[in-house]
Amino acid sequence: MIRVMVIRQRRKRGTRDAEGAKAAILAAAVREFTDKGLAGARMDEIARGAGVAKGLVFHHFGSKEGLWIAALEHAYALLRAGQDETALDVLGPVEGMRRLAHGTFRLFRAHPEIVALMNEENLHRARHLRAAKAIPLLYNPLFATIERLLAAGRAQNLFREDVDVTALYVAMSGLGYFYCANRWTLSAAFAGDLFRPERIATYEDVLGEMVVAYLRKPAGSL
Amino acid sequence: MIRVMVIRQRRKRGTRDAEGAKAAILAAAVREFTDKGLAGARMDEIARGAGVAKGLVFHHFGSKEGLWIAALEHAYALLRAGQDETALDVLGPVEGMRRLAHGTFRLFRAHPEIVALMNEENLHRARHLRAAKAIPLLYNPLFATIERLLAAGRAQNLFREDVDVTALYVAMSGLGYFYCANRWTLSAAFAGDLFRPERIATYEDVLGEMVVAYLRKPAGSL
Amino acid sequence: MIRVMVIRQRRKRGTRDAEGAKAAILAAAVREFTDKGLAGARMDEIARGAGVAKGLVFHHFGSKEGLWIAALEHAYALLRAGQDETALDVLGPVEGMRRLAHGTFRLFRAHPEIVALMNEENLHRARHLRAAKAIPLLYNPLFATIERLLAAGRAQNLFREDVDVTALYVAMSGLGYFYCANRWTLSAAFAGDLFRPERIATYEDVLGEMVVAYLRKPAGSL
Amino acid sequence: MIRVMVIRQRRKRGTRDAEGAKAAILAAAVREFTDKGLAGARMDEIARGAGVAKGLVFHHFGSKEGLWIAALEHAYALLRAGQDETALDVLGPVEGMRRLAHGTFRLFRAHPEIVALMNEENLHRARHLRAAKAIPLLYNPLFATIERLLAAGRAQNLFREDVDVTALYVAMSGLGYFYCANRWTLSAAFAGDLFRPERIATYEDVLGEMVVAYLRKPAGSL
DNA sequence: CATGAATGAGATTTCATTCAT
DNA sequence: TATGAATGAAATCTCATTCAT
Repeated sequence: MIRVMVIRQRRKRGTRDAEGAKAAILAAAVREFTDKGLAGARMDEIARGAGVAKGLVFHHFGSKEGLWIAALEHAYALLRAGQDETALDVLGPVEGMRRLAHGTFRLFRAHPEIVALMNEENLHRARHLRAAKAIPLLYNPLFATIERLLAAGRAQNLFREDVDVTALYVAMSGLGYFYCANRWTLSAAFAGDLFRPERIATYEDVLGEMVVAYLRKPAGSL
Repeated sequence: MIRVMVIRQRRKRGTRDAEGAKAAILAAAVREFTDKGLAGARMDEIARGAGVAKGLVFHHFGSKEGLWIAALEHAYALLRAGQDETALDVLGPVEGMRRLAHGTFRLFRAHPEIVALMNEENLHRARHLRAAKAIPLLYNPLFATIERLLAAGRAQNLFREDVDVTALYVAMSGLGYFYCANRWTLSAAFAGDLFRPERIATYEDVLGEMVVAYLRKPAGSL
Repeated sequence: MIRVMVIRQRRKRGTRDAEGAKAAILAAAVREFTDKGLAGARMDEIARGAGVAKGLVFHHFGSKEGLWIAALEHAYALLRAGQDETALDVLGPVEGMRRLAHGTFRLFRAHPEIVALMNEENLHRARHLRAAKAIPLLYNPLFATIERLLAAGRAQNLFREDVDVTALYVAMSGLGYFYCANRWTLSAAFAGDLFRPERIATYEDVLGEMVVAYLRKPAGSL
Repeated sequence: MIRVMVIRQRRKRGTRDAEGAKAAILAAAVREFTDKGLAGARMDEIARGAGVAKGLVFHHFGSKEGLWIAALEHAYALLRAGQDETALDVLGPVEGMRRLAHGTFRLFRAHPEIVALMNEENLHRARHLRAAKAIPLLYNPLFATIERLLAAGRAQNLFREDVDVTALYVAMSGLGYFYCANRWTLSAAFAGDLFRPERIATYEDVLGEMVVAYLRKPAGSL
């Protein structure tokens, strides 16, 4: 599994570094939850992974659920950070949009924890997300980027007029998400690893092309 | 046509009907697994849901894992049955393909258990799927349908030549799957139920249009 | 400690005697709660005392609190049974009342669990008692007995007219209860066991005489 | 007159006032022990209640048991102070004794901590009381008062000759104690708060009258 | 085939106490 | 004197599985 956050290995005993300990626990929790889900994760394993006594996990996070919520917030923070693409506008609307789709796909590949935690949270009907400090997706910068690119595309008479932003966002995300979320069952079905670089490249092309083809003003409408 | 086992609800106690009991247990298991995942599901709850003693569940399915595999097979059977669309060809390649995309989306909406069980099975890296009696996706009839429609589209000079079937299959599934799999977190983020009919209709249009737009031969290539 | 209920010792494994197991667990629980209170009692110890796996205790009683409520109900049943004195009337009102006071004292001495569980339950402000199937004291037969004896005493011009039944009940109970409840601290303070037979006899006399002296019509009122 | 340590509420943080901190901790401990008993009390909660770090509680009192013993000593100090009634003699033996009974009752009502801690200490068979710096009840001034009043009553030919002081002390205490100790279960059983003023007044009358009636020389013995 | 009481291993959580600062 | 992070042992509770009936 790809690890992005620097993961502190076992901390030495006697340390009085509350923030460090919290970070180590959170990192271990994200790993464990990503691997086994909420119900399948073991607090023992998380404590061991953080190099910390089990009691400290409860001291800092209260309960398994509390830790889950913290992990969720972490995943959403990653999502927001990963989608904060401000440099796309210079590419123009068509190539900008294609890059956006590619970037979303790349984000899910780089951060399987986002995919895994979201899947699990949907199993719980987003119960914990509502308890999280803020529903973080609301400030999703991706939305703003999409709207800017759409406006530019319409102004240059390149894009269709009637695009529903939400639907476009969902479609673009779904194209990348599914490939990652179902990596293993798809690989089993197709009898070959979906994550071989050339397969990824092929799919990335398709996915970008699909978004762009959809957005482009039909030829006959000139 | 492929048949899926009819799932009976709650049996009345004392019935001497081994097959009925098995079906009731499987149905209860699918419900429980869909709701809580593999680790979160409770054998007690499954027995209660089937109106059956706990021991009988083990008698018929051996273990929780055995029951999970049976539930997975059931989900895949549903998937195959739902994608067995032989009547599409008469619509022609473009409309046939659009209908296929719509149908896939509709299947996931109608059977959340497919989505939930697949997600969970991916958490386990498809370990059980490989243990299932047959890897059922291999004879996926959807593939055949797609290839038939693609061939027709190419023959009529409507579709692009270079379509990767697997990528198309994944993209088409992903567009529908994500919307269902992430129903709750997306609804929380967008502050409104994603499953209101008009929203579904909007998305279905986008999804179908996206597939068709991608496949269509570029205007300039006539 | 004096044990009244026949306590089943360790049951042999594999027994399929749910009622027997429940009774054994309850008996062990009453012992443990009497000894250590609600918070101090150990479920492990109760299971061991009943010769039963820990899980079975939870299977039958749900939680420590559930077991506590069952123990409370048991104590109240003992109280009711012990106070069901129907044979007192033949002694006449004065001696009947004295016997009643003696009997109440004797009941608390014979059943320290009543005293201990009530004390603890008061610590919890009777929270569990309200959750018990029925507030069992309401049908307290002692009340009926007291009222019958009072009526007889008044009819024979022996008792004062203005007796508050509730207050009399509380006073009579208190005289016996305190002696048992505070056995250990009083013994420490008086540097000698309060439960030596001659001390008990002395106190029993005082307690009976006090009740009777209170009830008796003042000499000058003839 | 005997002084009882003034119990301060919550201290402001950072104060350099060791005695103040000790007093605050003790006060919080008495509250917590009164509420939850020895086993049920939480050191965390006591520290929080005292506005002090947990470590400081251990620094000053060594252990939970040490704190419990201190709390017990505090309760016994209250008891002694409350029963230090030197002004009763002027009322004469009969009214003096009645006032004594009332005063004892009032003391238990005003200080539930005395009742609660004594109950709990009896659960432990007065184990800690013996470890307390001095067994404080031994110099119980109430005893002296009782004996003085009894002597006066006998001298005036008002009281019976054969009164056992210990038994009288126990009876008098028990009448008041039980009413307070069993406040909640009795209130539940009688479906009404026992601590409503008119009920207290009724009981106080009964309790005083009972003591006096017992002590009074029988009419026929003139 | 069917029951559900019973188990035992292991899960989450609690909490008095210690200790680096 | 004072803090509060950290520990470790032990508590309550869970749950897949077994087994006598």
